[in-house]
Amino acid sequence: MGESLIKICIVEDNKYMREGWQTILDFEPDFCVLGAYNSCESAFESGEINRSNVVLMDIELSGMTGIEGVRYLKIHQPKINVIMATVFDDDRNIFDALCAGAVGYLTKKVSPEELCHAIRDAYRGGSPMTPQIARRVISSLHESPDDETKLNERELQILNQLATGNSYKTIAEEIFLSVDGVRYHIRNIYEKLQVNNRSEAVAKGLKKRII
Amino acid sequence: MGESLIKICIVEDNKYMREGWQTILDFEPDFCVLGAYNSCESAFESGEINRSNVVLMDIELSGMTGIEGVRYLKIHQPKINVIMATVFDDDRNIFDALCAGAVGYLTKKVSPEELCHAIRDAYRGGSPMTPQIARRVISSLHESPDDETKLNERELQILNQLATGNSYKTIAEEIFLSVDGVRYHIRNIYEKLQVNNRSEAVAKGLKKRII
DNA sequence: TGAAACACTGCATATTCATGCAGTACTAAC
DNA sequence: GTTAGTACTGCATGAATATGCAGTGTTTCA
Repeated sequence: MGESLIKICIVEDNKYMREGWQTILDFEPDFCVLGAYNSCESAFESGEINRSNVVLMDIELSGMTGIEGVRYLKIHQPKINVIMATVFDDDRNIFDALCAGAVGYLTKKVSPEELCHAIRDAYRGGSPMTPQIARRVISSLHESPDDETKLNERELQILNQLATGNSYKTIAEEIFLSVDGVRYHIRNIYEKLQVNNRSEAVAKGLKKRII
Repeated sequence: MGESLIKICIVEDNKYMREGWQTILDFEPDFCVLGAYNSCESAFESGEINRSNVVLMDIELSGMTGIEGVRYLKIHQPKINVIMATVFDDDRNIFDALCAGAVGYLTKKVSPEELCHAIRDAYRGGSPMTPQIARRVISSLHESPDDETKLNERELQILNQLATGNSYKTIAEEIFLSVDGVRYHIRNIYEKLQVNNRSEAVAKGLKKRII
């Protein structure tokens, strides 16, 4: 593993960027650029991409976008480490790309050194990204003590039961309460969560990560 | 901002580790260790912690655990950047800590240089963590093409409507279909998701990240 | 040309849910 | 010692949901 070449493919529609990257990467002794393509379609057609260890993928491509491309690759060649490269660093793009299967996310202003480091990092099982992007990803995990959505123990317990699909009757049996007792708490849950039915409550609970 | 000191607190129950860190950090010209405590309780009592920019928190503490500590801090002093330091690097701990509000996660085998770098990184809005931990976090975001839970466009559309709490009638109006047409798809969704009611379907859809 | 498979529509019925109103028991505060 | 709040129980009713069965029209494959 130590001496093996890292096989790389580049998918980027801007010719100058693409060739610039290729030149930089080819200069590294442990890198081998298998191919550089201007679209996902041409990259997938070539077949070279299937042999690569790391793919550097632009996000804004005509035809199949980079996000669609990474999703496709993730399904067909899950071992390939895709690094997204983009001029955009808005939350939506970052999340869509990472959720679709990218392991890292770089903005295009990275230096050649950072680029090379990121590729090695991705190859070795890391997740290269700028500290700012890392922070955004982490922030998305944080529990939101945002508003006054404070459910107590009993309510959380019941909301969890709601999410499992149990009927009021079953819930009542599970938690040793009357059906009307269950009802009582559910009314309160609905009010606190500002919803008026079961599935909306479950959706909100899951989105707010309180269950 | 450039010349300001980074104010740091350490919460770590192992005396040698705690003093070792303090010595390392005190040696840096841009760091100022406000206090070093052996428990969350003593740290919070002192009040110094409220003035700090970065807190280095052990995860395995007696009394209030590091995770409870970071959750408490996040609520009361949300601007403080907490870095979790631990000998454990299992998924459960990583996630609990990051979800509770930690911005970074280090294992205790970090070098002094890495530690200092991590603190500066956290202070500047980054999220210091080892590449392996970063990858685990990213992997958790990845869509799971795990099993045969393939809902088609229409079904996804309807499942999303279910999650908003709309009634069949409303959904039918929204997507220009008869109520029985909505019913038809919902039956199929239930079968594919192996559930038999609305909220269970919503819960499963959200957990599998397909909506 | 015929059989499936798919995407609906239509209807019937038992179950479950949402919600309003009334009452009890316990605790803490004034 | 009354008042207020919390945690229930109980009941009633209309609305929504789950599910079974019987169609129709279109596309696809043999």
